[in-house]
Amino acid sequence: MSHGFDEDDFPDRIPLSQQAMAMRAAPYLDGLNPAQRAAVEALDGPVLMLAGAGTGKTKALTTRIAHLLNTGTARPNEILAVTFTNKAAREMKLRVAGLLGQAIEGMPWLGTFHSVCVKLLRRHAELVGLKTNFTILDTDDQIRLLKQLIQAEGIDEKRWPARQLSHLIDGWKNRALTPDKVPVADAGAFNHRGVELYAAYQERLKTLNAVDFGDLLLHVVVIFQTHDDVLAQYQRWFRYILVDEYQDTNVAQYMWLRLLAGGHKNICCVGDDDQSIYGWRGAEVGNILRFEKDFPGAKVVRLEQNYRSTPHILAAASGVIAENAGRLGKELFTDRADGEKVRLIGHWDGEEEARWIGEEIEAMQAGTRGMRAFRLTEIAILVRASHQMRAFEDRFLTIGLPYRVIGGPRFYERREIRDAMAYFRLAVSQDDDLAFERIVNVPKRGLGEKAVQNIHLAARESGVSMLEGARIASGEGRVAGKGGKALGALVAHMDGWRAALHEAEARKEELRGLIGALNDPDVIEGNEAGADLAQSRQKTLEAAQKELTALGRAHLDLAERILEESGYVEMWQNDKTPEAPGRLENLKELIKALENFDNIQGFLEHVSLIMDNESDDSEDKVSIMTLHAAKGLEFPGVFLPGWEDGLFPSQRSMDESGLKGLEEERRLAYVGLTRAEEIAIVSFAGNRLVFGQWQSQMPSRFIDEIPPETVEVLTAPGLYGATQAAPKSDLGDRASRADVYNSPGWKRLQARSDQRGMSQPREAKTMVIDADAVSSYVEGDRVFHQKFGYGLVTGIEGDKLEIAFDKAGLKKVVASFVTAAEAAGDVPF
DNA sequence: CGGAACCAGTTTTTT
DNA sequence: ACTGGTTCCG
Repeated sequence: MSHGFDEDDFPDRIPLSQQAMAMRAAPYLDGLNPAQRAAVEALDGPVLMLAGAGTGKTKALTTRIAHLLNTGTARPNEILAVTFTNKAAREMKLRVAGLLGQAIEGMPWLGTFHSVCVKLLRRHAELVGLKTNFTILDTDDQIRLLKQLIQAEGIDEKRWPARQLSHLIDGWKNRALTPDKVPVADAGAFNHRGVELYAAYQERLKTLNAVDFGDLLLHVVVIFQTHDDVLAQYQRWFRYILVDEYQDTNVAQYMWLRLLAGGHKNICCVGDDDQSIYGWRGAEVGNILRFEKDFPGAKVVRLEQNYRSTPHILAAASGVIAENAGRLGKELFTDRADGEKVRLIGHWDGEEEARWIGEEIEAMQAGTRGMRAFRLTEIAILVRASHQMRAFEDRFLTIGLPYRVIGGPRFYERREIRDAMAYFRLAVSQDDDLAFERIVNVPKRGLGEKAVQNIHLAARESGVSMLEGARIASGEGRVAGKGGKALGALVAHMDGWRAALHEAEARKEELRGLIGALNDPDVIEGNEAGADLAQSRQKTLEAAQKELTALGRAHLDLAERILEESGYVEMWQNDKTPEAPGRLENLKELIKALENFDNIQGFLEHVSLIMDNESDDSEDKVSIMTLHAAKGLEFPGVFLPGWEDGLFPSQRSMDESGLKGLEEERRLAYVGLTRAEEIAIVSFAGNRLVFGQWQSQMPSRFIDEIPPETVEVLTAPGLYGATQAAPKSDLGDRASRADVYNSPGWKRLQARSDQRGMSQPREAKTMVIDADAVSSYVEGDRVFHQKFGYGLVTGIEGDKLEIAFDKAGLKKVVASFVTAAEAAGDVPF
């Protein structure tokens, strides 16, 4: 079984020859500005690249790698380049290859912090008491485990939830604190049991031969700290280190980097202190602020020329971020000519805001907003918190505006995917007790708490895994009635799956051996017996290869078989909730994802670290995402709704982290504004439904911080006496834009926006009925909607249907967004 | 054991 | 408002 590392990644060092050092032509340097070029060419020693938003950071970073390789300064496997996301790593790989005009073979050490750590940890697992095939638990497993521990300690779960403990432990791990290193100041945490539980948790993980995400870094740091020889080896191997998004590193990552760079100090950190927005999950802006102290003599390069945004947008963002103290300081500038100012508009409530943005997008799409026509993919709505997305989704579904939510619940975190994965995990390694516990009663097999306890007991008595315990308990009739029978069946199925798995693998191995032998020239050559024999060999070879290819799909069949035989698919087929069809769809997708791997083992190995769900961006859709998810992206048109004190800046951040929290929120505002290339539209609502309660909102303090001369204040249609909905193609509404921003009353207007009615009354909305659109539905049809679930058509207006949804109530929805219920429910597997 | 009723927590997120 | 979890009852 592959454990994800390859000894070729750690070659012995051969001294570079003089010839290799000779500089080759470097055309890639020509496209750089002086700052970027300086950052690229300073190959040796510590370098801090302070790269403002849109200043060509990735370009500089990837060119630097290309330059290291092209000049022969380093070979691919001598460069350690770490990112935070798989996406960033992927892009870097691609772009380096593009620069060099060839696929770089190798770069085995370009990856996320976590993926690099997995590789290192697999290689040295025994140094921290693990086996090389340890499993990686995700947050769900982690919480499950902690819950068990809390229960075992007899602590009231209600008052001391496992989730809270997991955050506490994650926090310690982020700070590279093993249980014995937790400071006394934290001793009182979690009812004075926190440290003790942390220690118990780490013990339990060791027993399970498992690690959580935090451990990946922590263990490696511990190994480096306690084994000088191991550290020295990697210090020699990784001759050049590059770090992306350095402002997001936590203490553990910081220590990890410092340890590795300790010898040669050839470390290049790229980041932007103004875009540090992950403090709440342990990122330390201090790391980047302190760089020059940590690495005396460091070369600091500032990338300040912005290639993304118009001057107004840039000035607005700069004005806001200037309010923060303790910055390293950058002055972004651009060559671009004047473009649109940042637009600002207030609305009555969140729903109205969503409605206005919907109309505005349609107008932008049509090119009737005094600007060019935009494609929907060029437009993004960036929100502070994901719950804000719903208003937009609801609205866009109603008007039939295609949209895509970026981020959302990640594929591999969905229940059905995790359940399926647990079945796979158990089939692959029978001693995965966590997986067993997850699926033992999913689907319902009549195996409740009592039964699981009995199984646990049986396993304990014999010192075997839960699955073996289940075999014993079932064999001895220790689980009563229906459940006992079902348990026996489960164990039998599991045996069958495992046998199939091993059989396929063994056969593959055999075939590979056969093919290898047949291809071996020593065996074939020099055989006087003639062409006949050679021909028969050729035939055998072809047959073997054909079978091997066929076996390449064996694991797909097996995965499908597991989900079928376990009754898991059936469970969702019988499920009447609106999510069920989607879940079946996801299961099919999971099987499809297996195609990219040779076997289930390989799939499980990689999947635990890959959490991004790639959605195809081929269709023309508006993007909706959080500000956090937007970091690193750019769009010609950006809507920034919900700029209200309490929501943005978020009350929670300010309560929990005070001024630090506020400054992080401000950086978030900076990130949001700097995503925009041509137009940024900031909006706020006077009233908002928060946790089911209407709240009166004050415009965000950040609005006051945008320099007035960069802003154009829009007045929502309907204000100042207008009662008709704004004609979409009418430039006349520009006339109602008032330069009230400078007036003394502006702030008061903001404060009273809730009383004044900042936008049209909702009754004034116009219903556009498209007579040409003929719906294929009739009243009484049962339909399915991706978001609202099943419902009954109760009315038809043009291309819109009025539908009484079982769960979501009465809604008007564009017909193309629903499918006939029979079709949707009938998801073949 | 499974469904109904009740209750609490929830805003940012990658691996 | 909504979801997920727990508890109570048949």
